[in-house]
Amino acid sequence: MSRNDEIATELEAFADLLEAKGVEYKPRAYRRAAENIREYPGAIEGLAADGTDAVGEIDGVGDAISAKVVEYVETGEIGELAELRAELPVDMAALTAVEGVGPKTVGKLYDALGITTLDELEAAAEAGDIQDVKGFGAKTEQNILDNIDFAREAHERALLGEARPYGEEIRDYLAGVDTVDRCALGGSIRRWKPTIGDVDVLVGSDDETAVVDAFTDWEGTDRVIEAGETKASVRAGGVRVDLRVVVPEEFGAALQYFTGSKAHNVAVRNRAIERDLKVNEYGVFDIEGIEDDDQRAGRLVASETEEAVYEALGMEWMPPELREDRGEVAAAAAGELPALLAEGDIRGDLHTHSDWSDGGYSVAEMVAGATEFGHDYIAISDHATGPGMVGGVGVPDDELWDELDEIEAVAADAEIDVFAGVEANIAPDGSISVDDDLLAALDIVVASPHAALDGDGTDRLVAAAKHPHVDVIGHPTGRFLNRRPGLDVDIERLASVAADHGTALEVNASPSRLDLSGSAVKQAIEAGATVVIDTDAHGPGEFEQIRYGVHTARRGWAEPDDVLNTQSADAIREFIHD
DNA sequence: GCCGTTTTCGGCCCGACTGTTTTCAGTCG
Repeated sequence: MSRNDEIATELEAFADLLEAKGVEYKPRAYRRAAENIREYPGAIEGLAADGTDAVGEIDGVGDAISAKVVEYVETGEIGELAELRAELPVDMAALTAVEGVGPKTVGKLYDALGITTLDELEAAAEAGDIQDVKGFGAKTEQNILDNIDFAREAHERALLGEARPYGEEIRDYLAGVDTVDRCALGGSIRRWKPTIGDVDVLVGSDDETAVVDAFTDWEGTDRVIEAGETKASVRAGGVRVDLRVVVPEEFGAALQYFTGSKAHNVAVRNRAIERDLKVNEYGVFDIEGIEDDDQRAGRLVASETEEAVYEALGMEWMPPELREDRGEVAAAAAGELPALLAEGDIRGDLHTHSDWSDGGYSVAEMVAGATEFGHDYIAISDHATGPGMVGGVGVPDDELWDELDEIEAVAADAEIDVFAGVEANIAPDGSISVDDDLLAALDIVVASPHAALDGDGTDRLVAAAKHPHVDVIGHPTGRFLNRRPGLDVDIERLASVAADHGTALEVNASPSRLDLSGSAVKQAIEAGATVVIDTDAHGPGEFEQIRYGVHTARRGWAEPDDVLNTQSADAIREFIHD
């Protein structure tokens, strides 16, 4: 857990405990602050050192929360949180992991039965004690028993690269059902978030019940969590899948609502309120002078398409990747949305591996694969020796000279441009452990961190970006999704140095990395840096993963001109020539 | 606790589903 994650988790614990006590509004404020701190690309610790004003620059963080963040960084504890924990000494995260159990339920069960852990919860349910508590009954008790084992397994979020193909399978099944008119993935999959909590599917149909039935009857369904008239949730293959069915005329409004993010929808609805409009999953309604609080009350302004919904609010339609409440609502209202990069804009891959290091295919096979994929050029950039290269993966300098000869020989016969490269390692002190003569002889040098991947890495990466032979900083933070958070990096400072020295910052498209992240890409571009989207492919089958990098860059508002490998091979040559 | 293109005070997104309730609270997204 990175330090930012750690602070965010503390604030979320604060929110849960306040909610358990029945406090209103504050929990939402703490959660919003926690989310923005978790997404913040730099090190909060650094801001905390500059005082509460610096921390308060983060959206949703005011005087009270910034003081608590500083207190936590300085003392390792938030006093008020410790008091709340003493009042309600429960394993909140474990207990609320049980489907249907939230903070208020945890609070009630602690007051009535003294339950603090999952084991105690299970024992109380088995003994039949829970149904005797006011507000609880036999069904609630049984649901807890049914869900407790699932909660015990630590469920990490699925990687986009795994969940997306799986979601498409479910979508295709539903699209084949007779009564289904329109069908789409929603939620975080549609926004291309790096990790996915659940799969959201939206269907437009005039026969809602038939669609819900088809969904719960799907062969992949392991257990039905709930099934109503218009929505249902199932557990399938360890993932939660949520279905929502609407009439075709309301598909656009539902898709907008169902795509999120939650923060984006809140911003959109607030904009609606300012205009005496109401937005929900059924449409945009003009409610001026209307007292009726029915969901479809008022004059219907838009509902059939997303474009119409946004237009009704005076906004341009925007790609789902932008819907994270990072300024897209104001930009759409001003007609100043970015013209985002598209998958088809990518013309080559500048970070790939062959069997000279840990790839599974020869240089010639990688070049042939890139040609078949449709690229105009490819760089072969095998691992050099150095920090993090264990088990003989890294290629020593004298062998890299031999590989250079082979790449040039393959290039001579290739239909596409082939660049001879290397992926060098950035040591903790920022140095590059490959001989300068070799670096100078190669076309392109990707330099990446592979060891000592914790703490603040800004100085280390800045030093590498200044190196005269380094062209690309590969997977800058070194994060591995669900496994390690990687380096904390002041992206603005790194990007500014990179821009000055003609060094590109990579968006590594590997589904387990997606590094830089979308929010970091946004900061990097705003600071003037060029980004490059690479697959880090270890075989020709991985070239298609470039799409995950493209959509990650789109999450960072990247336009074609911001991205090095939307350009021609000649333009690449010019960029890396120095 | 946060925030402001009416506000430095008075609001705070909206709805489905479930279970336990005779009208609502909690959870979830």
